[in-house]
Amino acid sequence: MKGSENANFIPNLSYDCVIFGFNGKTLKILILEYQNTGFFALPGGFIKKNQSLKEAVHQGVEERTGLKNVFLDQFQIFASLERSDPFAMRRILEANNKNIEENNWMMDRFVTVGHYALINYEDVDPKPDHLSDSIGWYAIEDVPRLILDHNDIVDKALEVLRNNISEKIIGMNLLPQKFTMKQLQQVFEAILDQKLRRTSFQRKMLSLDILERHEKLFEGKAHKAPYLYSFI
Amino acid sequence: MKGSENANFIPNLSYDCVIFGFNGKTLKILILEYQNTGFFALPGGFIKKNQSLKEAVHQGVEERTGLKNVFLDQFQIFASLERSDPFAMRRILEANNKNIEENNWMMDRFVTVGHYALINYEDVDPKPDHLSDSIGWYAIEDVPRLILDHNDIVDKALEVLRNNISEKIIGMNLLPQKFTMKQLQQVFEAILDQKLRRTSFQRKMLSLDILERHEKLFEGKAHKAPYLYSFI
DNA sequence: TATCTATTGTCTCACTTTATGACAATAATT
DNA sequence: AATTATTGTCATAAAGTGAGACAATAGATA
Repeated sequence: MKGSENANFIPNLSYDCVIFGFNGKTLKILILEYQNTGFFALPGGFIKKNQSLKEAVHQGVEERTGLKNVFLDQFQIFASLERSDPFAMRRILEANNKNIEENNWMMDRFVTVGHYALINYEDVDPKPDHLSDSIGWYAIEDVPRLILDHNDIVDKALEVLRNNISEKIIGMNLLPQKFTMKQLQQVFEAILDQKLRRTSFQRKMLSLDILERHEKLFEGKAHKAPYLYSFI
Repeated sequence: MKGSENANFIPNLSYDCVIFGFNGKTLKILILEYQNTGFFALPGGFIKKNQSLKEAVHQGVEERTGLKNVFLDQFQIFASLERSDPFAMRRILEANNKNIEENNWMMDRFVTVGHYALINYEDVDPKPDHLSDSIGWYAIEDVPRLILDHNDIVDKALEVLRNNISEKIIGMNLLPQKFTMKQLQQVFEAILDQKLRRTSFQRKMLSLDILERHEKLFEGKAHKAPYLYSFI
């Protein structure tokens, strides 16, 4: 194997993933920190030569979250020349005592495919990968400075999600299987970052014929119990 | 240089472009035919190592159409394993008397970035590239069988364009700089493949505050002359 | 010059959708 | 039994859309 390439992966191509989670109040994303560098980054990875992009991303998400069959949308390619930064990559490798020569290919220019995933915050016990020592949830308004153009990727993911929210709600996994109308509204409000009217929202959702009504949820609160719904 | 790579290009990565044009009646796309093969394909190409994806695609479109600064939207990556077909590529190279060994890298697996462009049909004198002997406009309902997954790319481009039409109209270059309300409606009808009501369409467009009204256009026809508009 | 033709810009009315507020129903607490 | 907070649904107003009507008009016709 030459030092400038890795036989297993498609060279110069990577994926990065903005994993959105929801805790009932705010929208958060998963961010990892590389060991001993102070570098924060999106979870990402490379595509094996005998693997489709979709398989690669699902595998990467599963390794970090344990979740299979997550909703994933491949929303944009980031392919400018300026986005590559061999010095950052070198520092990450050095901090992990990796052989620079052997991993030289990682300091090449990379074109990355931006994805976002929508998952249920509660289902996840995030796991760092072999280069990073921590992975955690950050509210979207508290995302730290990330390496390379990862902040741009987050911004764009959020923009695309906001534009397509009505089309994506069915496939999204931000809520448990059964949820109340209020929870659904809170997801919308968190994503769109604006308050919505309760009555209009409820009428709209019910008119779309995408919800199935189940039993009531008795929360032990001193008020009328809401129905539970699931997507049809 | 090894036979399995080309020093100038990012390996395994290509772009393909669905170039939409409008002739006043139907929506057409540009398709090229490879010499002596009967193979039809979308215009596409590779990305140089010192070039951004955007630059590469703009350059490719300019070479085929002569148009600079065209509206381009990068809408999806096609990265399945099945999409690659070394036999088709080999046949194209052979038919052009290209050295197979030297161009071996072209028969690798490729991940391609699907783009669509919107251009003014009238401005263009399409030019074939060095591997193809003809390039021409095909109405979207008459697109022939294309190589690889290029028919899928066309279908997806059209789907994305239809979904985003209201957001993209301002940037689109399907019309001349100044145009009548009727021409604008015809573009919408061609893209959406459905008739629209004249009065509702006009009212809607005027209410969007995206149009500037100019002088009238006297077409020499025996009826009231329409105003010309441009996007603000 | 007067009339005719085809198309345009705008208005009207009916219908549908959305915004906003009102209100009764109800699960648990007091 | 009265109170509290929230829910599901209705009532009314406001905004948007569909479908047609009609006057205005550039050029053709006579």
